[in-house]
Amino acid sequence: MNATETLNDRQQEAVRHTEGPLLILAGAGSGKTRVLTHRVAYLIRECGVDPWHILAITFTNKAAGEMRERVDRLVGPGSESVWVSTFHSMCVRILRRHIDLIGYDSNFTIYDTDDQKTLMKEVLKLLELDPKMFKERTMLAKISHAKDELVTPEEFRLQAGDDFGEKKAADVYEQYEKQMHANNALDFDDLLCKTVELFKTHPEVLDNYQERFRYIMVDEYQDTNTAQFELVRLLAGKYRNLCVVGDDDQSIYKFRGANIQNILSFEQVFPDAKVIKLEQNYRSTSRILTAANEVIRHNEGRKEKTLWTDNGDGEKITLREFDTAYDEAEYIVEDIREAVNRGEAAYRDHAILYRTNAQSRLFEERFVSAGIPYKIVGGINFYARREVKDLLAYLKTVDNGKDDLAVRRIVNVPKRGIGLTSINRVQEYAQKKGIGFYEALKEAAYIPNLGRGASKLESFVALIEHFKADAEEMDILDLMNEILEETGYIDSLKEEDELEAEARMENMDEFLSKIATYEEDCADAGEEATLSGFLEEVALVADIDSLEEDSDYVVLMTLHSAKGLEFTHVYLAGMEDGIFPSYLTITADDNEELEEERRLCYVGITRAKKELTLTYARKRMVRGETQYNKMSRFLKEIPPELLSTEETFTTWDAGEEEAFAFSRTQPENAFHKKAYTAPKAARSFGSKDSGTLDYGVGDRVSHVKFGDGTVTDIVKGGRDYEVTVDFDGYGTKKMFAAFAKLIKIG
DNA sequence: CGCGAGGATATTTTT
DNA sequence: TATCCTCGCG
Repeated sequence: MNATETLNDRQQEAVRHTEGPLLILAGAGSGKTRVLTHRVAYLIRECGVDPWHILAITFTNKAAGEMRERVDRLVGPGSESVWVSTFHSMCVRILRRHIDLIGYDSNFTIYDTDDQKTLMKEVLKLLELDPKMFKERTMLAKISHAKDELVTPEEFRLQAGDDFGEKKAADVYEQYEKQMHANNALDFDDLLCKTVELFKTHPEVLDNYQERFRYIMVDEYQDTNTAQFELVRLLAGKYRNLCVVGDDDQSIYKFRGANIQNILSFEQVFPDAKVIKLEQNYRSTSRILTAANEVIRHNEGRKEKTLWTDNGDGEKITLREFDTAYDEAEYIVEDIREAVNRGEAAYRDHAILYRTNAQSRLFEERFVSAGIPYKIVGGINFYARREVKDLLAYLKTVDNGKDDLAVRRIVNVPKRGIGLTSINRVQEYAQKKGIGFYEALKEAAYIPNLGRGASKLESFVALIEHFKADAEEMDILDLMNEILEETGYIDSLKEEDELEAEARMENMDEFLSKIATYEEDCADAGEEATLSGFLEEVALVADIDSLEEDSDYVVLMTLHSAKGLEFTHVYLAGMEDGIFPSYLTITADDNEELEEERRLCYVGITRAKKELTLTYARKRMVRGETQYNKMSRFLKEIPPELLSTEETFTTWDAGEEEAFAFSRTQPENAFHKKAYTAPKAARSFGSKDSGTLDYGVGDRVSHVKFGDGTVTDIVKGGRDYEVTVDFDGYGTKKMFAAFAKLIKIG
């Protein structure tokens, strides 16, 4: 069977052009993953290329996983030697092998954004900078940008010139690097730029990888930053078989350092590059596609292309205006419910997309009270939760004793009576002797002024050493359980706050099962499950990776997260000037930024296969205050004839160019104001209905742990009922009904 | 040293 | 509005 059978002419051309640089400009839904996977198959089957010589790079684990799967299916045995990976995990794998060449230990820790923040705070304090003038957020952004552009602290200083603030920033950058190095830690940006550094300073290592990766493919090329571009350029430097796939119209990560020039000037960098445009869209209806084309047409400086489809017109695009954001949420949830009840679609066919994560809350409330399964992608990362971070810090400490941040996080968690004073003493001592925090702890006996604190520190060290010994012979899961046991972590959580503990325990259970899954996966793959390996996998997961196609739920996420996905029915909510495009881009008066927002809009529209609903609210609460917004300027770029706007005509702003038809007849519904919200960590839906309690004040109830007691008070809290119970043996406790699972007795 | 109260602060997007 | 951080007290 021919690998190119089901491809159109353009796609086939892209598959068959295997030698030399190739730029594939692939519009939304034009089947670029199909092309990439078929190209891999073609290389192996028709050109006799050893799978070992092929590298495919994506941005997310999810994309990598999908590509892996499709390649496996298409190629069959032998495909496992193809290297399919994200930029970040590829770099980690390379660095684990060679990073000692540039002065780090191979068991380096990866710092997430939280860790970076903690470290930055220390740096700023150390340099005695005014926190009003130098905010850690801004400083981290500066450093991150510098790293994206491969600017070293030295170069940064040179560029700073005489500028006071920039000179200080250079100090911060330098100090930050120093501390990272001392902690044997790398941040996300480091993973890329240290790899580039490695390649540049060690040609023999580079040569090794150039020989291995003779055919390189990069997905979502429009999102690459300078460091990533350089990395790819180096790797492809010898054989020059570089195939990049991207769509400049979908470049939405400029804020993260993505350099749109990488795609716009690919032909300048590689003059012999072949350029192929994929313009046939297989995803959306013609109306949806026209809307997308019309919107994006307003951008300047793009590679001209026009998507077309033979999928047919499809339904009109629905546009709805609402008085408040509550009404908007209610309408969308109701709309989904009706569609599913009519048997026309499943929950999973629907996605709600919005500009900012904060907008998810209202939808979540509505979904919970409607009992509809949903999944929110993004927001607070699972691995950023306090309890999970604590456990991670223990594992990190055992794995890499140089990670000061991790050690300091847990030195007094659970409480061991080691206070700030002691910690500072140790810190001073460590600094004076130029050793790490944990090293200093080991020498607690020699640290002056510790007093009784010293013995506590010693027993902490003994505990960690004990775990380190355990780690030698136990698997990770056993080690983690041992740590939980010996530290009494769970009990300390319970003492702290009974009602929160329940949620935290659930998260810890999930964490434990992640460990188990990792060990199973390793066993399946015939690899050794290592602590470093697990920590690394954990550090590199993205929220989007958790999306499972086979479960049936409505998906909610930001427009950014939605890139690369498709849904039958897409709702774009919050289409208001000030929300989308965001307030900042409107006021910045920078056309570049507005164009990026427009691309985001283009991405959103093109996610829809059959139906698209655009909504906006005239009034919306944004961080505590009410905002009145006009409809998004992007809506006015969609030709009115594509839209269905319901019969009621109301031109609400005479100054607008187009008079759209709007419905003002939203049902007045009071109950949205007191919508029940799920307890924060419980992301499951509808299962616990605490809307009604079967006990009241004065009733006798029973609790699993505290036994019997009398209810003395019930308060309707923000999220749940807060129940106060006077327990016979334990005294008075306050708890949330959903977690306490009280049973009425007597 | 630990805890609670109250104030400041944030919200654009995330590998 | 919701979280985080600092400060002052016990």
